Amino acid sequence: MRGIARLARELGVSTATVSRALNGNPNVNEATRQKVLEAAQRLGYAANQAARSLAQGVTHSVGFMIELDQESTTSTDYFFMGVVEGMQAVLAAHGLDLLVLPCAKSQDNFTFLQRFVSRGAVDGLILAETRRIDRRIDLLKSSDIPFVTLGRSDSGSGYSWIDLDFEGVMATAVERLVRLGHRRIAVTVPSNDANYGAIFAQAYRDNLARHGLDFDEALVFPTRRREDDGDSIVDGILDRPDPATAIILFYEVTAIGIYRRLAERGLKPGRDLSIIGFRREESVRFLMPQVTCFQMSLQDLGTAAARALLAQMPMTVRAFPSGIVQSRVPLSLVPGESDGPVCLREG
Amino acid sequence: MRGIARLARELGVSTATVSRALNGNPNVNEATRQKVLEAAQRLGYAANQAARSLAQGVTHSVGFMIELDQESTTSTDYFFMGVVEGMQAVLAAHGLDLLVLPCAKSQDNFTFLQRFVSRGAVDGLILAETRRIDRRIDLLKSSDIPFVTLGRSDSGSGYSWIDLDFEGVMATAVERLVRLGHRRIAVTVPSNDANYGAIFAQAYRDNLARHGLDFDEALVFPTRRREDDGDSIVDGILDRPDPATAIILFYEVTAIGIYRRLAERGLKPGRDLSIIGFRREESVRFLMPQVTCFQMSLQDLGTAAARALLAQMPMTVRAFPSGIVQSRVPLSLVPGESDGPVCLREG
DNA sequence: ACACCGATTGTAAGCGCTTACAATCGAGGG
DNA sequence: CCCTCGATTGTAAGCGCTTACAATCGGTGT
Repeated sequence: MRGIARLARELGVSTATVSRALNGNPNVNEATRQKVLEAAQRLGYAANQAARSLAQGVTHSVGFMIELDQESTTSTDYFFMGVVEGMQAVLAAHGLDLLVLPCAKSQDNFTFLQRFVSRGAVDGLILAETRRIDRRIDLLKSSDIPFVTLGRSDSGSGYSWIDLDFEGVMATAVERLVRLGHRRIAVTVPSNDANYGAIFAQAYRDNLARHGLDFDEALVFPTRRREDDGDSIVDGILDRPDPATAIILFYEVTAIGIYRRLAERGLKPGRDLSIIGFRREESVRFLMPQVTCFQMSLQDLGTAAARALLAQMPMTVRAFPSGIVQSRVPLSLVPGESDGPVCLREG
Repeated sequence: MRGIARLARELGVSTATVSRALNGNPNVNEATRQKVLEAAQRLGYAANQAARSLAQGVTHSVGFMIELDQESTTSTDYFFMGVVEGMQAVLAAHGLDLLVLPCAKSQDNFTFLQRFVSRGAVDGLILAETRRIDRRIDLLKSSDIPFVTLGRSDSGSGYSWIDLDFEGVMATAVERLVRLGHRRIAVTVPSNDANYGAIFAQAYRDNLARHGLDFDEALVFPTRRREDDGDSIVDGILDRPDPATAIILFYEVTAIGIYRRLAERGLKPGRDLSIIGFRREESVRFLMPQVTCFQMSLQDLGTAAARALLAQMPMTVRAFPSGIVQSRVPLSLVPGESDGPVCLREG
C-alpha cells in the first residue's frame, strides 16, 4: 500500500480525511489536520501528480511554448529568460507550475502545441513569437483552454495578448529625431515572418505622416538580427541624392555594422548619422559612442503575460479583474551619444 | 461519455481494443487498428495525459531544472537555449517531452526539485548549475529517478554527469602560452559557488605545474561575469615586480574591461598582454583584436546530457549502452589576435 | 468430429486521488 | 428526554486509461 492510503492507515483515518487535510478543506478538525501534515512531512509524502490531475481535472501547471531557432539561438533565448522569470514568480504565487515547452524549429509548431492541449497536459498556455497568421491561436480559441500570446496576430481579437509598445517606441524615436531637425529618417525592419515586423513598419509610416514627412520605400531596410548589414545600409542611405540623416534600428546589433562602415567612410555616428536602436541588447552595451535605444523590463513582460493568463483561469481568488487583456508594455528611452542635431554639412 | 470510451462506442469495440490500437500493441488486427487511428484522427482524440500516467506509472516526460538568476539573467539564458535544443531533439526522438522547469533564485532549489520528484511529475531529470556540494544530487540518488547533472559535484560518484572539459581547455591554453614564451600566466576564476570555478582553478594549478611554472596566488582574480573588472586585473598584473605577460579568462567578457584598461595605459592586447578567453560569447564577438578563445557546441552538450539520461531509463530500445555516463565535452580553440609571443620590452 | 491453438477482442480490476453523500456524535432547544 | 443541527469523518463512486485474464472464433491435426 502506498500513497495516501499508507498515510491514512498510519494515522488510523480515512483517505478522504487525509486528502481534505492536505488540500486545505475547511471541514477537517484542526487537530486532525496537524497530525496529517506532520505525518506527511515526516514520510516525505506528496500527492501523485497524475492521480490528482485525473481526479480534479486540472493540472495546476501552465505551459510557455517557445521555439528553438537554430540560427538565432544565441539571441532569442536571452530574451526569454527574463520573461520566464517574471512569469514564474506570478504563477508560483498562485500555486501554478510553469513548464517551458521548447519546440524545435524543425518540427511543426501547430502539432507540437496540439499534443499538449489535447492531452490536457496544462491548464493554460502562453505562446511566444506569434505570427501574423497563426493557426495556433485558432486552435487554442476553439479548444477551451485559457491562453495568452506574446505578440499580436491577425487572428481575430477575442483573446488576450501582451506585446511591446512598438507604436510608442516609434512615436518617441521619430519625435526625438524630428526635434533634432531630421527630416529624412530611415528604418530597419526584421526580415522574418513574425508579426512585430509589420507592426514596427506600420508605426514608422504612421509617425512619419504625423510629422508631415514623406515615406520613402528606399529608406526601409530589412535586416536579420546580426551585425553585418552595415555596409549596405550606410551606403544605401548616404549614396543618394537625398540622403537620410537618421536611422531607427529594429535590432540594436545592426549598429555595430553601421558604426564600422561609418568609420570606414570617415564619418561619425551621432554627428553624420543619427542612430536610435530599439531594444537594448547585451552585446551592444560596449559600443562607443553608446547607442541611444529603448529599454524595458523583461520581467515585467513576463508578469504581465502571466497575469493576463490568470485573468482567464477559473479560480476563486484573484488580485485583479478577470477577462481578456490586451496590452502593450512600454519601453523607456536610454539616451546615448549616437544621435544628435542634424549635421548641416552639405554633400 | 468522453475520451477513449467515446471512441470505443463510436467504433463498436471495447476501450481495451482502442487503447491497444493507439499504443501500438501487436495484438490488434491491423484493419481494426487502422479504423481506430482514422477515427482518433477524425475526432481529434489524444489520450489524457494524467490518466495515462496514472495507469502506466510513467509520464513520458523529463524535466530540465534551471535556475533563474536575476542578476545574470541576461547571460546564462543564452547558454541554456542551445543546450535545450540538443536535449529536446534527442528526447523527442525517444518519445519523451522535455519540460524546462525554471526555479527562481529566490526559492530553495532543493524544495523546488523535491516537489517535482515526489509528485512523480517527470520520469527523469537533468540538473544545471551543479554546486560543489549539492543536496539535490543526494535527493535524486535516494529517490530512484534517473538523472544527469550538467557539471560535476563532490557528492559521490555513482551518478551521471556531463561537463565541459575545463581540464582540456586549460591544458591547451597554458601550453599555447608557454610555447609563446610566457612564464608568468594569470587567470580569472568565477566568484560564485558553482563547482566549475574550483575545477577551473585546479586545472590552472595542475597545468602550471606540468610546465614547471610557479603558482602565484596574486595572479588569480575572482571575477563575475561582467566586463568591469578590467582595471583591477590589469593593474594587479602589471604593477608588480614580476608582472604576468598573459592571462586566461574564465569569462570572455572580462576581456572588454581589460582591453579598455590596456588602452588607457597605452598598451596593446596580444603584444603587451596575451589574453585567452574561455567560452566564446556573443557579446565579445565584436571586440578588436579578436579574443583567442574556446568554442563548443551547446547543442552537443545538450544531446550528451539527454543521452546520458536515456542510458538510465528503463526502455526496450536504445541506440547506445545503458548505465552511468560521466563525460566531458571538448572545446576547440578559436585563434584570435589577443595572444602572441611574450613581449621582450623590459619594465 | 474433437481437442487444441493462435489471433483477436472483451471484461473488469486497478492506478492514487478527490468528493458527493451518508453516517456518526455531542450539544442545544423544546 | 427526544429531536435537530453543525461539525467531523467515513464510504464509495468515479476521473480516463492500461492490462492481466478470460472469452470467442476459425482453422488444424488426428
